[in-house]
Amino acid sequence: MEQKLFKNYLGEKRLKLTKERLAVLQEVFAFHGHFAPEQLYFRMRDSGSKASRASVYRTLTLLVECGLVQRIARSDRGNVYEHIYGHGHHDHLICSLCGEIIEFYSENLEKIQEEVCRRNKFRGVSHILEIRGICGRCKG
Amino acid sequence: MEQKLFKNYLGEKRLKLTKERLAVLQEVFAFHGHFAPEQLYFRMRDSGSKASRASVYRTLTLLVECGLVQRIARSDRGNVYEHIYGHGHHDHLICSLCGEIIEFYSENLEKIQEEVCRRNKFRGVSHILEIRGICGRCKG
DNA sequence: GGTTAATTGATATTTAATCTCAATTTCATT
DNA sequence: AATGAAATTGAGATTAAATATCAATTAACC
Repeated sequence: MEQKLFKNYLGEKRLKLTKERLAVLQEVFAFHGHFAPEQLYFRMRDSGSKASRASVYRTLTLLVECGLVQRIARSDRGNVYEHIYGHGHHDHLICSLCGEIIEFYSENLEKIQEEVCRRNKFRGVSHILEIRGICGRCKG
Repeated sequence: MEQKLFKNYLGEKRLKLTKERLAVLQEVFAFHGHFAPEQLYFRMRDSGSKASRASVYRTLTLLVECGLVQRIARSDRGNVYEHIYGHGHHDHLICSLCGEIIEFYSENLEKIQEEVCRRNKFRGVSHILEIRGICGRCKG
């Protein structure tokens, strides 16, 4: 299903569905969780599917463009992504102590953002909301 | 006033108020707007005050820790900061086409975030909300 | 003023991400 | 199935932000 969407997107843009792009897509959707591009690259090497580092980065950009993948944060150690398709949109609480990432979704939050955009004559496309603080476990 | 706060913070942590730290602080508050660490470094060189690149970065970290400065985004070209003291908290709309950054503040948004934290037994400390899209001017 | 621990700065290093370009592959068209 | 144009790949070079190193310096406390 993701493949179909990806293929459509590539078709519209007259881009090609290569083995490498397919391999990246599959690995991205085989794994459920947050990941960095480098992690993805090494996981692919381990699992035998082949795509160069350059292709991994390039394909990730495409997957974000077509809405299958989301960049959810920029940590000190690079970008963090997650796949979207099949999961609802959500935002993140990030614990500054243990690094845990908690997902949440708030309809109200989304509505207010739309309102903000409207007031500023802005066409919102995507957003990143990360709330940093201390998680319940670390608070003790 | 910022100086007083900064001095207090350093005192508490048994850190020293050096010429360099002071110079960074002053430059940060002399300029109203968003800036990258590199910009700050070069602006300081131009204006004659001296601090090494390393000190600029190190001092920025301190200023964020003590709440005088906020990291508001991580662009592809590095982090973006702004000073806080004297300005209310706010979030940002970022135009993907021209790069313009529009500030906004929504009380409701803040309240909902508090609610989200409460529900997740999370103690929120700070947050970054950047809404990306197309600004009114670029929409045409 | 002396002592101690923190700080500085020039430079090297790290690391993510992008760029280069010849060789290869896809895909629409025969 | 063969062809050809245009897109894509990949190994390695490159870029750029940010951090680490460490001897020399400096602030803060007595």
